[in-house]
Amino acid sequence: MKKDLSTEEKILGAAKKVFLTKGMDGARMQDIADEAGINKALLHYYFRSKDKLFEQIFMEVVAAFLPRIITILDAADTTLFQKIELFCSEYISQVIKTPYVPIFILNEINRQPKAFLKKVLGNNKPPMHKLLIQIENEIKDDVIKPIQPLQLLINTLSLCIFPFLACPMIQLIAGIDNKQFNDMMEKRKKEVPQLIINSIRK
Amino acid sequence: MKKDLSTEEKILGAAKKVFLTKGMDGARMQDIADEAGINKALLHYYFRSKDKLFEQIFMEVVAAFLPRIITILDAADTTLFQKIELFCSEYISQVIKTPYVPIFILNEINRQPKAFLKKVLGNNKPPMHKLLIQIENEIKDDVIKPIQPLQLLINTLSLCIFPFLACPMIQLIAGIDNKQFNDMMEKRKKEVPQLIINSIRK
DNA sequence: GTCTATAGCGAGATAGAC
DNA sequence: GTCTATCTCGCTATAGAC
Repeated sequence: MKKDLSTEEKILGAAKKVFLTKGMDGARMQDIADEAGINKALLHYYFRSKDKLFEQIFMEVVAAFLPRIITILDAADTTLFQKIELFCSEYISQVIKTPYVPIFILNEINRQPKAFLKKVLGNNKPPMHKLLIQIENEIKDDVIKPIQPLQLLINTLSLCIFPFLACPMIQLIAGIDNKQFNDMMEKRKKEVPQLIINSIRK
Repeated sequence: MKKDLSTEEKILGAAKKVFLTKGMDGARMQDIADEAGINKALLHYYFRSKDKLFEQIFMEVVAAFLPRIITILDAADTTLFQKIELFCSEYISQVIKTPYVPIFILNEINRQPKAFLKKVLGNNKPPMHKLLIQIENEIKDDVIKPIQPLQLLINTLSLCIFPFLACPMIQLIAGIDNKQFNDMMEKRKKEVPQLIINSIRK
């Protein structure tokens, strides 16, 4: 498998898989080497240390994830309702493909809140600021019912993200398998925006 | 601090604090010994191994948490609307006091889905089964709008649990501190049931 | 019961042959 | 670049004095 990939690519692929499922603390360099079909020494040859390797994987994962979301939510030319629909649909599609990403990022934020801040944001301002302003404006303009902008944002994120975080628990409670779970999430692409929009529509 | 507690109690308190914040993999026995104000050897004297100590803490945490929730949701003599209101209020109150519990339990489920099953459920049937039946019945009886029972359950859990999981992220986005976060969650005790109930009320 | 000292082992990291 | 062998260190766990 993956015999046509370069060693570096094999390592990155293996490291991503192991770090995503086991986290920084739970992952072993040996696990990654086994997954890549090479030995531990090569990992250090390419990436010097476990920390550096993790850092690279983490930045890759975040870079492939957050921008798409922030772009949707901070866009200047879409209405609030459009944003909610777009976000739910895009986010759920994305995470069905890479289900471990949310809990991976969440745990890293909890492990190192300040380091996370620096790594991900750099010198940029906190994300989603524009969105919160837009919500305030749409309330002022009587487009939607009054609601704390932050509460609306949290509701939307909750309904999209939490099911993936709790996936094993949900499968347990409902007695369903992975495919059935994904089918259910597909339905939520429509149902979540409906629920949210109905709650704020005038 | 805690000088009047028995050594065993000091260890359990320290272990709970360390395991909750760092997880099984991230916690060091030395961290726990320091937190308890004793040395590592005593930990093994009282609890034999790290695994055994973790197991005990985990079962304590789960035992203090799940039963309250399952009792509310599986009760025979309350209406669906009452259950939703009760659950949101109780759950949020509880977690404001012990904010690390949700992510702790979530990670443990992910680490060992099958072991978790055995540990927590034993020979009992999956929880919340009665609740799902009740939802089906209230739909048949035209009390609420048609909805997949599982989706309704997930919506409720999402809106209550996710904000705590994402607490550091939310504080970051909104630029608020811990107290402001808790105040916001207090408001959600009323707002979440309203949102949910409005979405299913005939 | 509580401590110090240390055994034993696993994991990250390096040396050096090929 | 890739491997085997090994070093080193930190962590769990134990031995043994008090």
